[in-house]
Amino acid sequence: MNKPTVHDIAKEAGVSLATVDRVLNARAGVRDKTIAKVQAAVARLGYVRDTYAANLAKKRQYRFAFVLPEGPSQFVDTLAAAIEEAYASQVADRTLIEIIRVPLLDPHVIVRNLLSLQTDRLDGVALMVPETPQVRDAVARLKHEGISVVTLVSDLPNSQRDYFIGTNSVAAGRTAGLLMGRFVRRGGEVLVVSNSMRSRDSLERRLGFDEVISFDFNTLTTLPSVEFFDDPARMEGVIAEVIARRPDLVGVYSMGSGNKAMLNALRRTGRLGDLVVIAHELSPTTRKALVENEVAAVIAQNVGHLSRSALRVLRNLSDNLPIYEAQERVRIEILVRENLV
Amino acid sequence: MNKPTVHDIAKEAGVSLATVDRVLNARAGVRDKTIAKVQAAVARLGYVRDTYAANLAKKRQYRFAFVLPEGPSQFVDTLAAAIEEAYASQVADRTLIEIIRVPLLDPHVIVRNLLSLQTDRLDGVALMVPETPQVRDAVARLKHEGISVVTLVSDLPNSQRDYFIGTNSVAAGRTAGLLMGRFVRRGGEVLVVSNSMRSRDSLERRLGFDEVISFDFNTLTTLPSVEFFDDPARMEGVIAEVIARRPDLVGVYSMGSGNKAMLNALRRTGRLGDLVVIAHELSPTTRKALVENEVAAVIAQNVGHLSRSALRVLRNLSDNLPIYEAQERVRIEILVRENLV
DNA sequence: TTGTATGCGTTATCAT
DNA sequence: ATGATAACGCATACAA
Repeated sequence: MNKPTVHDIAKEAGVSLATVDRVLNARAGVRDKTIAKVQAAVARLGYVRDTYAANLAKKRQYRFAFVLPEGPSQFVDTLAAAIEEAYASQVADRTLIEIIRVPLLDPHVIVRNLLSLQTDRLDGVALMVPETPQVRDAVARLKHEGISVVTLVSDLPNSQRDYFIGTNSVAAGRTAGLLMGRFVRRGGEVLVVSNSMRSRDSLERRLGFDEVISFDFNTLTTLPSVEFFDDPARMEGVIAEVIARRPDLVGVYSMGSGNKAMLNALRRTGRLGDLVVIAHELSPTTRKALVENEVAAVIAQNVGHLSRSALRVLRNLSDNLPIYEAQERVRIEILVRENLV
Repeated sequence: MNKPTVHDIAKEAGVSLATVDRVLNARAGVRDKTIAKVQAAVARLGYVRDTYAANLAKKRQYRFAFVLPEGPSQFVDTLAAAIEEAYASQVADRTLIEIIRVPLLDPHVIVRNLLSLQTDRLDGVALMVPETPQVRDAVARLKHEGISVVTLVSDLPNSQRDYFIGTNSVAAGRTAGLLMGRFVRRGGEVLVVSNSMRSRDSLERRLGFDEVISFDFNTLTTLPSVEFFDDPARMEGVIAEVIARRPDLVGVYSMGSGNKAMLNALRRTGRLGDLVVIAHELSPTTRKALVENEVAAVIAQNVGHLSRSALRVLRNLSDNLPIYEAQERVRIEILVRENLV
């Protein structure tokens, strides 16, 4: 048999099309008894709405904004490119998107940007911003204005965001720890470098990494995190110093951006070949380093998946539709030289 | 501005709706000059067809069949479940699917099943069957009848299939080889077990595995493949024998199904803890073994992705729409204890 | 060769 | 409180 339509429901319930629509969309002005009749018919026939037909009739347009960090980051650049690509493809039918890059230096600037979003012309936003109380308030404000909010890549756990699309940072750190422990051929020290430990992501990755190293690989010791605050020169200096002073160094865990500078610094010490390097995020830099055996493994999240997921989730949230969790779960990918696509 | 519709094109070109439709769908009976006018208007306004509206008007129904191997295989079972799930979800709007399990023992039975497909009631098929000349002929026949054919998981490279959805087996084998080489802590021998080496997949995985081991890890030696033809007893016997005779054994590469029997056999020898075991495909068995540190890594393909991909590709093929390659590329996933979802 | 009119499943406007 | 009817963007049977 064919899928039942609103017409079938109307006939079955003995009411008009308009009434069926009122009930289906929970509009006011229908007697309880009539509502019950319609709902019974819906249940009996197993009606499910054809979203596309509905969107056609509504001339539905989804309008979303993506708020991403500004500044030099290959990861954010590839993410932005992936969003553009998903948008350009058929995946993004009936949707309009806008990508906004905000400087991260000052939390107030972020909030100002969030609050300047034209909420009357927007159905949803995807946010990739650091966690601060002000940002959480801004999320509350956006939700109050009735727009859907998803966090992308890094979560805002105690905010009112509707959904998080990204990976669990502790698990990502644990994965890095496991690989480091298994790859390294002798006991020794592991250097952990990060652009900044102020972000929740970095802290969580570090936590997971340390958990696994200390619990499962007790011949390894992790050194305190080295931060370099977007300053390649600083990174080079610190790395040169650590290498010189720590003959027992066997591995380097690079927790975030700045892989290019890190690798340059390591190359200059001439010790790169002896060290197990594990980094985050696939970029031209890390890809090349994998191929050339300079980096042993890269922990990544697929930016294509992230973007398509964000679009699907935002659309479903806008329509109050359920989210197909299995499809939206972002996996912690392990990339080595041989499985690069 | 709003997206242009067929009405806009008609107005712009000074023709009727029907003529626009004829041109857009390349139907006969339009003067070259008129065709040109319409195409110019299409180009000028940047028209792109609304597939959903088109499908609505056509009452389009996609009818697909999935042909999968019969017999005990956790992988095929989870794949079938994933197909059912994708089907049940909104992903499969306007589509009807049918899953057919065929016994693999006799190639003729497979072909008989393929040829008995009601091609007049079918828009496409997804095939996961071993490669034989007869199967290739059957694919040609299906194509001749005008239905779309995709291969799933294992390819039929010299057939007329429209698309392959799955991973490169050589690369998967290479990935396993790289992990084996890096995980193993001393030189020695590696056992390779497979249900059967008659399939292209097994051969290719073995090839990739050996390439990497011999080229990059010359302290390791791979032993000849051990086949067990769905016979757990046989597997146990062989494994016990190898373990007894090969004190230098440091790793086991399980290339396909039968992981449960393989692990049982290894457990019984009491040597499981010393060996690096790498297996294929995530199942309750391999998942548990990962968690318990019995298996070091699992090479997998995401069955959810495989099924959704197959559905999307089959739909696009049926509509002569382009395929969004980036989204359909199936990654070779590396799963360890810490990144299991 | 080209145009008109109608319908797909849903929503929305206007009556009743 | 309920119903008739016209859209939405596209396809198609039937006329011209």
